[in-house]
Amino acid sequence: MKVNNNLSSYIKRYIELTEEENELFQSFLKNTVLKKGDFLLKAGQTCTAKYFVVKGCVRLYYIDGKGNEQIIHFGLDNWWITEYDSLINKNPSNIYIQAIEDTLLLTLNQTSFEKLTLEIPKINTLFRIIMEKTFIASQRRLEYMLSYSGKELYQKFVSQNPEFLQRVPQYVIASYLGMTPEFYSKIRSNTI
Amino acid sequence: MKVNNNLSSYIKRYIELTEEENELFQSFLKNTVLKKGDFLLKAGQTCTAKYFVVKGCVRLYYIDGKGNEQIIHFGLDNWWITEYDSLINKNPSNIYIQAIEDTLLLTLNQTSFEKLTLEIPKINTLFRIIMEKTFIASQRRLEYMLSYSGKELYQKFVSQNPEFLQRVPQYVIASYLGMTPEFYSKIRSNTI
DNA sequence: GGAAAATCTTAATCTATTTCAAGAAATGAT
DNA sequence: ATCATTTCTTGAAATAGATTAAGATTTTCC
Repeated sequence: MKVNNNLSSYIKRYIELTEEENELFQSFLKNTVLKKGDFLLKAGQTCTAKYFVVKGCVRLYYIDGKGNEQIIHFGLDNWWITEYDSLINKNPSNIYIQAIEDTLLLTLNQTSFEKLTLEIPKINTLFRIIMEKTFIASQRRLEYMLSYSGKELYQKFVSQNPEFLQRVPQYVIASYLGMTPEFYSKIRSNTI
Repeated sequence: MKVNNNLSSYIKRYIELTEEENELFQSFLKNTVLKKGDFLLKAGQTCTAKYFVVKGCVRLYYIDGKGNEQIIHFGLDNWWITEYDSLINKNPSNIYIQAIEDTLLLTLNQTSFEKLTLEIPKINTLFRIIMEKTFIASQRRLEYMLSYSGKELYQKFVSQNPEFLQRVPQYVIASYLGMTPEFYSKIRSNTI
């Protein structure tokens, strides 16, 4: 069975698996192909897996009180994504996960994950590290939202994530940064 | 050696330890007493432990670009707190941890934690659950900040956290909610 | 290729919140 | 008890960003 090289490289950054362990690990993962616009998860559904983005881009969002889509996270190549609250607490999600472009993912469902951690306990360490990195990034983002103006947020986003600007619609980036598309447009054109 | 009953009850909610395992676990924890105003961590220091708040209250904050204290988190009784970025990445923290009132904590330093997880592997599960809950709470908070006005945030905070209002200075709550003390005051007096 | 839909831009006006200033009330130190 | 310090309140003015409206541009669908 052929292992995914992106995922193998990703794993090597955090834990050491033998070739056999890596093959065993990846045998639990299933390919999922999404077309642009397809959903991985919709509000009301219960999330049952973690996903590794091999290639493509997805967005995580919920609908706010005014009916607007509020982006909370993206998933680019080599990112693990899931909806933690729904996955862990087994409750229906309020979050949608949708492909922004054609996307290939590897799916690790929770049952497989639990079997895996019995067979390869080091997998716990890998996912603890992923969880830690996810939390730290989330904290950093909160600090940014609390400390910077809309314009400053835009400037930081652009310099730290140049790969997004061509691939993601501008109204989606605006939402992620916590501002309206009109305001985002003014910032970009320097009328603010 | 006498175990702490608060902590024993806390652990029971998530994992099952034998009496011996619980005693072994708690033998790794050291008492830390803070007076109101004392620091557990200051910016520039590297965080080296996790802390269980037995009794009291602490706040986590950083200094923003304008020299203001920006509260990012509280720690009340029965909460585990740490500064994850500094602890995990072993870099100097930008976060302060300071007692808002006289506080008793149990300190689990990282060296003890690593020894502990070899002796009681279930401890990994306990701290993974704590990490997951922390992350989910952080996501919920981000969603609130993105979706609600200052007034709405105040109303939700008051109804969900009545225990804070007497114990924490109002300028500290205002900062946590992402607003100025003056605005917080206006909301409270219904001039907004 | 053309029409429909989606995305983006711009300007005027409005709202939410900050800033500044001043003073009141509460708390802490002596 | 008194004074100093900290916390809280209030109002006016300013600022950051949202809303609304309209139209331009780009992308998608047939």
